[in-house]
Amino acid sequence: MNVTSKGRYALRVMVDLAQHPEDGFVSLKTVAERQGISMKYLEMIVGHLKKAELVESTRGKEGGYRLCRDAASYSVGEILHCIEDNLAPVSCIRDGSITCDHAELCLTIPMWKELDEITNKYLESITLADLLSGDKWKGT
Amino acid sequence: MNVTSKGRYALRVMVDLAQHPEDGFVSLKTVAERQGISMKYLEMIVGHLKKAELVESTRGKEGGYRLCRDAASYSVGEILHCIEDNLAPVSCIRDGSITCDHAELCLTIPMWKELDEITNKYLESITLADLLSGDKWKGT
DNA sequence: TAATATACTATAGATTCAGTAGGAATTAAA
DNA sequence: TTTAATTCCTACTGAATCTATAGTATATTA
Repeated sequence: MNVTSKGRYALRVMVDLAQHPEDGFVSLKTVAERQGISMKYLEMIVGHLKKAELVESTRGKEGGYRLCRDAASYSVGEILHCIEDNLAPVSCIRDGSITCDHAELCLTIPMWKELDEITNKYLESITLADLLSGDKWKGT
Repeated sequence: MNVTSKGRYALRVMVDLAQHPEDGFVSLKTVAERQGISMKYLEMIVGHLKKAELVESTRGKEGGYRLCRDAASYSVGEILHCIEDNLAPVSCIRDGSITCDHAELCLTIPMWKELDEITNKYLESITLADLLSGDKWKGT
């Protein structure tokens, strides 16, 4: 897996929105300033989050974005999956399936597959609410 | 972590050498043909393995490469680390250290750090001998 | 109607990836 | 001693991906 800036920013946008649940629709300009990220770049990223129905939006003045659900209901994996092309550790695997021709002969594939499963399991186990509280990593 | 073709090929070379322990020094030409990988590309990869003292070589006719140690003593992590620039899931982390400016403020860093530790632990736990036998993944 | 947003498409520079090219140095066998 | 086979070393290159930026159209509210 290689999580690019798109994925990292997507996560930070979601965290930012989760941190301000009382503000209703929050404009990208606000998020971009708070997070120190280019607003134009965020537009593209949030477009994917919207398409996957992780956020909802209104246009025009006083418009912006907000979460659709409770923070605890979003997993990190869910967020990353809608913005990253491939989360597997190697290009031989995509969305849990093996995309390699000589996979039967390759002695390394089962190891990559298990690694992919371990990382996905971890990312599914962490929620947006976990990131907000930080409790899982207290004292580390 | 993004394991590139360099890392995947390095692993396959090591597996190939481990599969032919009785052949003494094996030429890259032989490995390249067996594995279906460009020999010129392998030269560069094996250069790193040699520098890290994972393999030893002799030059000239009848020359080639062979493992320095028993297959069970090499971890997958060890092999990948000497060929891949960064094995962390995000560029904010490198070799277990955080390289990001606003890490104290960033709510996602502890999660990335833990993910990095989980994947490294897994890769350290798998040996070349495990890949050869395939026993760890029997019946999956 | 003016101001403020989102929504959409195209483009571009920088970096990394994946591999190639060419030749120098070394060694064993003929 | 010559020849063939091999490692070793450096430089280069085309393609892909990453990381945005630019410009414009559309929608909404005050």
